[in-house]
Amino acid sequence: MSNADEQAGPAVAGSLAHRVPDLGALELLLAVARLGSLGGAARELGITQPAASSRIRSMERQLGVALVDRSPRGSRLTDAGALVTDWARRIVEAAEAFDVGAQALRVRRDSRLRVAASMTIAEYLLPGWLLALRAQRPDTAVSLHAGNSTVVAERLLSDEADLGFVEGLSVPAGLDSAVIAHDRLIVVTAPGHAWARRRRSLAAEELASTPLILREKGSGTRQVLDAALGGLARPLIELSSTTAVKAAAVSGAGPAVLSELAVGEELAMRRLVPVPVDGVALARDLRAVWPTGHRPTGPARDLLSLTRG
Amino acid sequence: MSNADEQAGPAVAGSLAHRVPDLGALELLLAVARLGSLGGAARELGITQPAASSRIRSMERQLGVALVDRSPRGSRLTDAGALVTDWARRIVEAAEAFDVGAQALRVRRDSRLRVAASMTIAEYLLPGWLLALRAQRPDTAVSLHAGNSTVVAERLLSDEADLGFVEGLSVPAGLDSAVIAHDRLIVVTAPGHAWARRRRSLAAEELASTPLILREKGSGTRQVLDAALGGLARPLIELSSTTAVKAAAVSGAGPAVLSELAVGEELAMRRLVPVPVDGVALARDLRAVWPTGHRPTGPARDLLSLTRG
DNA sequence: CGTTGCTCATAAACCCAGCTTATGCCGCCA
DNA sequence: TGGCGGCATAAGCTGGGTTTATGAGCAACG
Repeated sequence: MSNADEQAGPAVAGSLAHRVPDLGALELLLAVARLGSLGGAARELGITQPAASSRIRSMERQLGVALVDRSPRGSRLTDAGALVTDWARRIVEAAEAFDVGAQALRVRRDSRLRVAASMTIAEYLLPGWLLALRAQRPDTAVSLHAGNSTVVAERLLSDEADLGFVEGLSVPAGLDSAVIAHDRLIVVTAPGHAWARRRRSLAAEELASTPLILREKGSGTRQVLDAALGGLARPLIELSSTTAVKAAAVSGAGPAVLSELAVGEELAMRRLVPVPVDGVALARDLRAVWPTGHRPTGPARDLLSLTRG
Repeated sequence: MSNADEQAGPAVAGSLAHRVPDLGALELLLAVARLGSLGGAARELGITQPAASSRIRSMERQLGVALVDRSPRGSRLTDAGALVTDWARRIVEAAEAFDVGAQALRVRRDSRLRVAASMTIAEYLLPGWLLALRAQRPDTAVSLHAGNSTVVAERLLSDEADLGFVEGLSVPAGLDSAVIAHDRLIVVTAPGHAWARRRRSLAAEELASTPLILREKGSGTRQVLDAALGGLARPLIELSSTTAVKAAAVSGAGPAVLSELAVGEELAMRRLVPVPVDGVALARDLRAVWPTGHRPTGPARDLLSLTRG
């Protein structure tokens, strides 16, 4: 990934943080866009009008682009400002997901809903669910513990969690479950790789005989792949996080096998390209789980209902 | 949108910026994750080791979660730290898109590639393309001008742009084009709306007879919808940006019609739900355009090749 | 078994970005 | 013609993040 970073590195000196306004400034910009007034935005964020004025101005200086048209009776975005605001909104939304996730990680004993989830689900799906939950039940304090299926089962059975999410092939003993979504493993490579230009689907044997960038044995992803190939997957390297696998794949180290969930962004940005595969069962269910008989109620039920569809 | 924001508002006092570490801290965390060392990460970012140490520590204090396990021979992420790092990566990636877009907006006469694009494309697709372009041709300085089809055509024909992108139904006169992607308008509502629970597809007449949240007449989106319905679309309100339409829809003002591109995130987060529609031609092509005969070469060709697929 | 080299932590001094308070100008409307 | 809402400017303060300087833990090696 070091490679990838240097390769995609700054065309201009200074890190991202020096070229991108901070979250406070971006929130302010969104508020200005929404309210049509610097002062109004300032009030909403609990700062004074001169603070807002100066902050927007310094953001314009930093970006080298005029963002708002100021007039004695309000402020409107310029065309460039509208574009910048939309890009800013992406950052703020990612920050909201970060925020709601981080709050759930903080261990608090007053949590009304204790969730245990597998890594992939916690990483990619849970923040969205938690945002939705907060939108309709603002007072539900949620705590989150991430671990593999075994850990999730333990926490549920010892009443340390109210609701769990797992992505394995089977449901741990003692738990009831409901399928909430489907996931699929896909083979990906960097755009430069030979497989990236393939049109014909890859056969199972070909996949099994090629060294791949993989998660370590025992991870949910690896289990599914090994099962699908009959335990034959050949590792090029084994890494202990989805992230590390992605980074290696992006840097061109070789083909990797990853959850569809994990690579959405990379595919959209063309940092990775999918390789079609044939005759390999790479689909898997994502399930909500709870102790047998203890059908979720209250906050757990609320969250569960958000994960459907 | 004010509604939506308040409703989804902070469960804790202070704005996002107070609860989410700033970009510099997140970049630092990613570097620590990648390099396995605070000092190493510090060196990479051009700061000193104590600065990195203190910054990570204050991030941990802010989040109330231990992120890295420090040992005399390096630092590794904790489980929670791995999760936080993944969420952080999302923010940083959004910031990279922001950065590359903002740089392109800055008017510079030394740009080697001048792009003109419709709003929707500039908002949702171009940053990804520009990142990919920068990854493989780091020295290409790009400038971007956003406007509707007419503006794009003007800039190309007056040699103020080298390559254009439009989303209309027809190609402006004097331009050659290539279809680079397909888009589809979809009907969306807030999750609370009656249509959100519909299973049966909506018929064209039903859509035409219901007041909708729409872009203003003349926008690409509106043109496609009007054409598909035979000019019959009934506005509930008309707004001048995709963003405003989304905001209104999210806040529950009514059903909206928007590009698939524009609502991906909202659908994933369940802030909006799609309404199935039948017998209405809401698909449209996204095209790259250039002056007739002047087939793109050099940087323009590089960019064009990235947009395929 | 000390030396060297990597790691991280702590302390003190500094600097600047962003905040507030105070004030002024401009345009609209009663 | 006041009054009100909007934005800009100026001066002073504060705190977070930075640097430099130093110390301490663990590992490998002669």
